[in-house]
Amino acid sequence: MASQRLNSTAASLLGFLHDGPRTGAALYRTAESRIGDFWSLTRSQVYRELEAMTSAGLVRAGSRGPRDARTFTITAAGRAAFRSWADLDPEPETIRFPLLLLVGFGEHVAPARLREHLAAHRAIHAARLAAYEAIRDQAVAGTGSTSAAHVRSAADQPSPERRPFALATLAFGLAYEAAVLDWFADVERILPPPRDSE
Amino acid sequence: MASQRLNSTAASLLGFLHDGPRTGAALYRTAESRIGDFWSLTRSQVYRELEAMTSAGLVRAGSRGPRDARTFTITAAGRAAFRSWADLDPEPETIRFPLLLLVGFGEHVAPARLREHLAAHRAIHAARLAAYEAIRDQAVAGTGSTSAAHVRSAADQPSPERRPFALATLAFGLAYEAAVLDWFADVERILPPPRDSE
DNA sequence: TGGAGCATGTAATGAGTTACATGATTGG
DNA sequence: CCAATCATGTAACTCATTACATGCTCCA
Repeated sequence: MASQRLNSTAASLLGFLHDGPRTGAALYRTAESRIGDFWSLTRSQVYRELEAMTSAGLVRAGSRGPRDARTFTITAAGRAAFRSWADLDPEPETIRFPLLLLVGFGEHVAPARLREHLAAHRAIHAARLAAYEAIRDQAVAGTGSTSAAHVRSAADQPSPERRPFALATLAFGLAYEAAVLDWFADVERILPPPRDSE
Repeated sequence: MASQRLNSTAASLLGFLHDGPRTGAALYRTAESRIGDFWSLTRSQVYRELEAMTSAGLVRAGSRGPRDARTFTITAAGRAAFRSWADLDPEPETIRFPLLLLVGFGEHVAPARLREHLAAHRAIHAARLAAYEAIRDQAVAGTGSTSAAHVRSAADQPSPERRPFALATLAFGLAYEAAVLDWFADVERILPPPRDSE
């Protein structure tokens, strides 16, 4: 009955519940800020997984509070389930990049429009890179709590215990965004240059 | 009735159908080889979308052949739908990277196991980078049809018309895999080194 | 004190995956 | 011509997103 392989979303919720009981909404907020950059999820998923894990005995639900809110607490079975999830080989990553589709079908797309799309997305990625750099710079500067725009709030600062792992995931964001920006430069070189009349 | 925003999977099928009528299985094969690296899909999705697009008048289904196979042909409405999809701002990409979850929850994962997972995935990405490099090298060498392992079959060579776009998407794969490999090196530096007893 | 805005949770729909059924092909 | 294998399509299920309902909170 116990273990059919936990999905990664559920496992993540269990991961957060190691830090103490939380309500669904709180878990959603935490997930967004701590893993949202490489694991998308929605509020509905959180509640669905909590419900399922309650039935499975991995978490225990408290009684209803203010807005029908319940706090969920991880059980011993929940900790065990998390551990066996962490022991399995992680699935390969999936990337779904609509802009690349557009480039791949470039022959059927108006060249000017394609360039507009590319420019817009380059700007987005430049901003994300800058945001990650700001977080990194703040992290290396110590706990100087000057909270700039796009920088995670002080409440989300990793504990000393967690810091190297948070830095490691941040490093991925930095490497990824830098690579994407390089790619935009590649594309400029590869694609046929605009013809005069456009 | 006509246009509620086409999803990207459906749009891609329309994209392929620009090259002529195709059967569901053929579309699936083409999709895997031409966009599979940045847009995952399954056979079931292909058939579902074709069914829906038939109802919507974007494609026309031929009569049943050999194994109940039907060929689908793009209609004028289908071309129009593809064009308006291509005109909309593409959605931001989504990445779901289970290995990063594991790193993010590193505090709760056995250090030795975490390193094993990292090593296994580094090998996968090294292989993917090598495969992309092989494709690139073959592409720049002209149509020399020495088909090595991991290299796309000659049937999938882009037409001259399509070549710059195929190179641009390939460039993404190269940039991405290189960045991931860099990141593995970062992680080595960031994470606490193994303690003697492990 | 009442109502505008927001936080929390739920329901309905859409997309994606896995597992299966059925019909061709091919080699002995 | 039969059996093993593979290609094609479908059905059942899981996961993900969007749109909604309801109830707090806080300020005019």
